[in-house]
Amino acid sequence: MTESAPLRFTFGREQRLKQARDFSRTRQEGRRLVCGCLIANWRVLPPEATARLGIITTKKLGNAVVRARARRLLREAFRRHQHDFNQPVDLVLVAQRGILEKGFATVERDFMTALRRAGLTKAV
RNA sequence: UUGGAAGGGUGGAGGAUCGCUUCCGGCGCAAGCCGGGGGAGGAAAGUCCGAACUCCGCAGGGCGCGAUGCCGCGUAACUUCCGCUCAUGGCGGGGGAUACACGCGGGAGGAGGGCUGGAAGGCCUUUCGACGGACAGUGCCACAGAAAAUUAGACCGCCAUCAGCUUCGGCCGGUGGUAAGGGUGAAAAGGUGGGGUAAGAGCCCACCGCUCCAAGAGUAAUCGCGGAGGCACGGAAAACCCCAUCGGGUGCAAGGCCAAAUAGGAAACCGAGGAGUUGCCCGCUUCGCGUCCCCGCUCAACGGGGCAGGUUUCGGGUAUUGGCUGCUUAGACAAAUGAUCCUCUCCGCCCGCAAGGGUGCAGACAAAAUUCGGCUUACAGCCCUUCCAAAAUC
RNA sequence: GCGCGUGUAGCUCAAUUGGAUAGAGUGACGGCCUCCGAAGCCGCAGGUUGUGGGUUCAACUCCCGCCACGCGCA
Repeated sequence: MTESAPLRFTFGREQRLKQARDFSRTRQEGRRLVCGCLIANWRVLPPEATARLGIITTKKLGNAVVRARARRLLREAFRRHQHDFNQPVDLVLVAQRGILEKGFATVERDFMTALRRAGLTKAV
């Protein structure tokens, strides 16, 4: 991707955390923040790296349908705002029970609040 | 018409933008980009059954283990043929095979209700229905009760007789007969009525029930006109068990292929036997053995110990073992099928006489993980069928 | 995905071959004791035996279906 091309809001495989060690490293070495319906763990990467996202939905949250919905909402929030980061990070989001009855707008607001408080957003 | 219960069906439609996944075509050295197509369910769920498929095993026999148990019909993936389609393992149709998974129907049987009858019983209806065997054997039936399962059982009672007492009404005791009555119990060893008798008793008779034979009906389970027998056979096998039939184990984390790496630890056993074979035994198959080292003795045999080897168990390992395949016209492996918005209808609630307006995430349950069939459980709203209740009308 | 196992008082466990009031410890509550508390002693309550059916005269126990929880696998 060059600088002149228009911004694209994709979410390919290289943007996902897959290995268990990546999750563990991010949660142990990175920083942590609780905000509304989610818990954010992040670890700063070198500037040339691509940001990656991992989502944890535990069995405490509910059945498979509920967990899948929480996962998709959080992923969509990341996808929409992946270019608002001021530096690349590995980000692990843990869904909390509060997400179940919320719509996308509320989840998105919580996500942005968390990013601002973490100091990861670009100046708008 | 309204409400409730049970069963069955259905489980929104169209579009825009941004994404995910997979296949096909094109472009590109490549990363990738462009165009087109496919992308959750009736239960995908629980993992409760059965089957396909997989690998291991399979001369055979005995013991054991598990499942199933009335009758008839039917059904899958699978296989085969034909047609359609640019093409495919696709779609449509026909034939064949398997299921002691299951579905439908029928029949014994149990329970409730109604009718009839003096009663026993009979008939109708609703519902349940894991439904071989209780003379093959072993055991169980608590408490209560005199007696609880095989010559059943005399507590009260009834009857006879003997002795005693008597206020002549009877009373008490012994012996014997008696299962009609009382009482206990879930159950008391056919029932009701009559005869009979000292009192009673299928002791005898009628009806009912039961057992056996049996015309006839039905594919069959089974029903049974009619006849015979005084009656033999309590319950429970969802106690052990017996009989019949079926079942080898294993489960896609099965299994196969490729590449990389040296991490490959510990314990026990094996010395002529080990391993495999369904849990065990026989037997069988296969690999091996008649000595590699040390000690006890000079050697051998025998005994003890050990190296290599083999087997088993434990441990480590998902933060190094990884990838492909199995695998699919949905086909993942931190696990796709989404987000935002518009329009239309469905339905609920609120406002309104009405037209209409507002509001609610199309609003329930619940998301594939080798495939297929079934069972069970969950389910908003709407539609259909049956039943029940209430109101209104005839 | 596949295969196993367990549910009894608040907690930890019993209950014989099916037999009647489901028992024990601990905890809770009340009382005694003490100036007060602890310990001790006495008393009392607490159970749809996870749940729904079935078999049986009778079910914690036997059988079947659900629910919840836990364990194992390469």
